[in-house]
Amino acid sequence: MAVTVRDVAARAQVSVQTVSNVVNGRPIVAEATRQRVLKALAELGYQPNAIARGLRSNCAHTIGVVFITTERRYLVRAPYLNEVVSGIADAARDSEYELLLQSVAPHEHPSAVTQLFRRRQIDGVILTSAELGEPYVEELTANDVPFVLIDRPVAGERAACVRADNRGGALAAVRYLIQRGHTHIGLISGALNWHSGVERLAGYRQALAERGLPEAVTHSDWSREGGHCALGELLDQWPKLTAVFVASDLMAVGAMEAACTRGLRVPEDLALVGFDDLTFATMVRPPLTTVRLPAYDMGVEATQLILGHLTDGRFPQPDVVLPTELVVRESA
Amino acid sequence: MAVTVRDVAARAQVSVQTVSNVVNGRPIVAEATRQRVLKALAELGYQPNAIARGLRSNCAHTIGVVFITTERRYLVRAPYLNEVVSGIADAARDSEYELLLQSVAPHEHPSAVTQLFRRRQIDGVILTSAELGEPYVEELTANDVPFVLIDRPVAGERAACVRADNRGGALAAVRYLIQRGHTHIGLISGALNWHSGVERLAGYRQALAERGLPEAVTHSDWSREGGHCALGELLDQWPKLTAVFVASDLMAVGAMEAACTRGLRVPEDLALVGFDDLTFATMVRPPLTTVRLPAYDMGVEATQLILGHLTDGRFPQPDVVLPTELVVRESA
DNA sequence: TTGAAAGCGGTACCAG
DNA sequence: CTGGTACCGCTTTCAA
Repeated sequence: MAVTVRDVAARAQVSVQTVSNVVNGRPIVAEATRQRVLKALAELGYQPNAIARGLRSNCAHTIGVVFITTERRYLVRAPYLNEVVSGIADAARDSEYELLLQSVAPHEHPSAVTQLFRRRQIDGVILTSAELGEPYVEELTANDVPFVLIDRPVAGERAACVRADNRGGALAAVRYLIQRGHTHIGLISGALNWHSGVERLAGYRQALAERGLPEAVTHSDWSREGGHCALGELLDQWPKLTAVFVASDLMAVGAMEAACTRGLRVPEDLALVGFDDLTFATMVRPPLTTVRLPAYDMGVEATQLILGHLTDGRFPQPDVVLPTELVVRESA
Repeated sequence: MAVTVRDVAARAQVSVQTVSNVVNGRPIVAEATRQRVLKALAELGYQPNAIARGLRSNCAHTIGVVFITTERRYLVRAPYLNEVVSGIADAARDSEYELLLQSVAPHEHPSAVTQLFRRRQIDGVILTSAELGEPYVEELTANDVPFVLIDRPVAGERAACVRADNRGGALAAVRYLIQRGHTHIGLISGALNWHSGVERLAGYRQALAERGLPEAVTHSDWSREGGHCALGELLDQWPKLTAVFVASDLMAVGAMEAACTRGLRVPEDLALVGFDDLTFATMVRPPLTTVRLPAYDMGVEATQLILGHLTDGRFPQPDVVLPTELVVRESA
């Protein structure tokens, strides 16, 4: 049986209350008493029971990390999420908080996340992959659950957002292509029910508008296969394109493969720029010129935000935008 | 305030005990009573508080998922783990159990995991990345915590292991190279404090021994950079090598890059076979011939094992070995 | 079959 | 500053 406050109290000849005060570092204990309790604590190898503590204090020291998806193998299919999760795990590591991992289906029962919150007395939630129009966001707001959204702006006292400068990144990418002399530049866009999809499209448009260049856009689904198909559609419709900005590295790899299939050389016949800068961007040939998404840092930032909120009761900054950066390699 | 059993009991005009029985599906409640309670449950939107339940029943319905590592960005640097975690998340999804994510440093305080277990009343643990000689394993055994080890055999009533047939995979890879006519075959081995490192080395040795071929081994650290350096060392020491079996895809990519730097064509001048079959294996040029590690399935299997143990109180099979498979592409 | 009461292991509150 | 006691929400035990 585990050793409890009562065991410690008996050994140190004090009340359970005093033990609790010592354990929680409340500075209202006389030094002599404190030492006696500390000794008993060590001798018995006391470990506070977080469950019991959570029950009473209504704060279980747990952060929920929620993926919204129906897909199996989701972490494999959305590789940037690995980096986000890695950042969350690292940032939570030295905190008092534990991470509870959960994936829920979009539009499942909108209260699924809130239920999780209630049932496990979760203190705050980090929500990833929230498409626009996701009902969970409203649900969480309505239930007064503090949460941080990755890659989607949000309004509300108890909500914050961590995202990257997607528009700026896209802008830089397309400006770079223009600067390299391209005048017919296509876009393989991600799905537009994602905030980053919308923003990357906006950046592309802005860069073209600055020079009065024509648009050539296909929409795809973020996947490698999607990128492959999309390049075909794009070139069939606009054969004069000499460069394509692709809204994700995974799609860019697909597009690169499609270009190769068509006998096009990258970058000589077709310049390609991706977005994300995942590990494999340096593995493909030619190495992919892409926009670096600070996914790991987004995870770290999201965790610090929610942790800070749990301490201070508020978010100092409701919308954190991390910079992106064009990484020039050889594909454009 | 959340609605409790007492609220439900009051509304349904029964005792809290009866409500508890209904919620937990115990078949000792009269049908009429049950219906009344069910109605009250629905009307009030009752959600059982898992914390309180765990406190009383000493079973918090939580599985700990533990990474042993000091490295930051660990999920990024050990990409196969993403697949394992994805499998764990998917398998746990429809269970009653939640996943608690935690990373601990090797040789930190050996009782870190046990403490986590006690403090959060965790029911079972899935341990990944346990090097050989890891003290956590003993610690968990000594404390009677049920656990599943990924990729490391283990003894004990309350322990099980899920791993892949690393030796068989290596054997198949090297036999394939021999069959293709290679007689001077090198190995870039992973670190030997990993079970899979030892096994892949053993498979390589066995295949060579079958034909009386000479060995040529360098040890590396699983990383891309490590693979790059290792290929250099290998070729400097054994210039006649025409093929190299590389114990991980990440190292294989590094080796492929090193070969390219040396002006060697793959596979004409140097055949390369990897191990893992991660996503990027099909992205490099030439596409990597490799051994498929069923990492996702290992995560699923580990979860089912621990879940089964929590139900039955035992592991039906203490050492689950999943098959590996040679995937022939173009690098060999 | 149902109900009343006693905890699980902490923390909050109040009295001394 | 310290101790006693109620109580968080649920399950378990035992009696009716």
